[in-house]
Amino acid sequence: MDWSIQDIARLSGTTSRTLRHYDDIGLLKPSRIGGNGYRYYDEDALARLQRVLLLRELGLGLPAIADVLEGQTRHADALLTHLHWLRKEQERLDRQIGAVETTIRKLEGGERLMAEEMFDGFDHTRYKDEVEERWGKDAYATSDAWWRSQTAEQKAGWKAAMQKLGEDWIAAAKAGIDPDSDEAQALAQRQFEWLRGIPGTPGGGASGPTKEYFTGLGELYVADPRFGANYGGQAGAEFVRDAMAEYADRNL
Amino acid sequence: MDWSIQDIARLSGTTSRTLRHYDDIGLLKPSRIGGNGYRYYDEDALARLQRVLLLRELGLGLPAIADVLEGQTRHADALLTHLHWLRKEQERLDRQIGAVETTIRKLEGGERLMAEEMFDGFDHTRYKDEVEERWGKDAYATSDAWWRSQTAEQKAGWKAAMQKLGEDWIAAAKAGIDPDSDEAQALAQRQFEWLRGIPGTPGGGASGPTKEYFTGLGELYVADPRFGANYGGQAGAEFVRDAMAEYADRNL
DNA sequence: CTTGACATTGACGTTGCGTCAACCTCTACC
DNA sequence: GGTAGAGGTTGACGCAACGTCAATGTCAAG
Repeated sequence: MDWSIQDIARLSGTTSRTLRHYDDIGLLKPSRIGGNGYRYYDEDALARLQRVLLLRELGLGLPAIADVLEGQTRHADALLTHLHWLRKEQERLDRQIGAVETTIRKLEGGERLMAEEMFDGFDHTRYKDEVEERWGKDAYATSDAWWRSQTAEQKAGWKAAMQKLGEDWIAAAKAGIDPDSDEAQALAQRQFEWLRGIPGTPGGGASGPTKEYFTGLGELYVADPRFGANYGGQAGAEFVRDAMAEYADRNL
Repeated sequence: MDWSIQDIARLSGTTSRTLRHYDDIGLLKPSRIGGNGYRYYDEDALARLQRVLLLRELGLGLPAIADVLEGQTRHADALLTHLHWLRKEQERLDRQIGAVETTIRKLEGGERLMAEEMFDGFDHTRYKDEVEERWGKDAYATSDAWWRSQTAEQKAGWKAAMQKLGEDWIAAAKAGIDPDSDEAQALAQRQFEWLRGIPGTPGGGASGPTKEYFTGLGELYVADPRFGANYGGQAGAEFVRDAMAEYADRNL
């Protein structure tokens, strides 16, 4: 007693294309192949298909299903592994939903997209979490509010200053000069002044950055490759860190 | 002032491959192409890339991002649509996680996979929800318990009876006989007896199915294509339904 | 001139089938 | 025996968003 491919498809609620696919990848072979090339399936094949479909509904991939059916993996193990997957996916979705909701609220409030407040190709809002973690939520909120209060012209000015400073850092790093040298220390001085221009942060305000903040920022450049990218790679970031540390030692 | 593809990749935290892909699909064109074929990007391109990456982090697809950037869709609209997507995905994951957890518990409890309790290539547990919705949770639970208590031999017997009955129904439907005819009514009688053999359901037990249950089952065959598939397609299911309704009218 | 870093254009692989396309085969009816 | 019509077969492309070779040209530095 056997059935054609369509019979099986209808019985199981799937399609003949799927069955031919399972045949192609060796997941479910027909029990018999007619002289005309037709595929025929018996009860055993049907039973196997049922198990495949059940595991598929649970979200397992076809290779994982094959492993289970071949007895190379126990059902419970495969499902536990899969469960971790699902939970991680769910967390990711949670976070993404939160981010999308926040963005929508901002748009509705008339705020411009954070991305437009780009800072020399370097969106300072991208590092919101790190900034908050290191310097507190107030620091980020104040800094963000200040930044948004600036005119486009002012922003352009900051941007240009930051960019020029970055280029000079990179040039200095490539030139292989010493972090203790006058040139490097002059750059650190400019970095210090630049930071002082941003009020509301631990580094902003008339008194300028504290020693701790300034050296910490240098460490950050090295620790985070995204920051380091702005300073000519790892070696460049290390050069910047050393120069900043030396400056802090001498002057703060 | 422009940058090479690697510069941009590092600044934005993505890869050159991605940038070339965005060029290929027209999402982000370089601002300039050198005589050597090299891609160069300026500040405007960088700004556009920032927006692309932000929307991508929120999970939007590249075509959707393109629509937003071309001004064909408002940010808020695109994000709201996307939010629905995300919520639906989350619900799906919730259900799947529940199903996987349940299955694992059953496996740990030593119960066999429901799929193995196959019913003529027709897993009666697949329709748990529908059954519960129509006939109550007790009905499903009792029926399920009864079914699991049967020996493999008994199950095979039921299976064969069900299969034979199904084949005869299909043959009758194809033969184009009348639902009121004696042959059709004899089949309905067999269906009635077969149902009576399953205690604990609204249709099982000495007294047999009620009129309501019996006609309702016929409707179910037509309404749900998965049931209908067992009876030779839509037309076949309608024939079965009519014959069952006539039987119920006459005898219940 | 050589070397190494960086650039280019293909083109395949990934996941699970849907969807043609071109071409047999079986069953039923006239 | 001819002709539909339903159903079967084997390719092969398409999808999402790039990762990953492969083969080859280009640029800056020693």
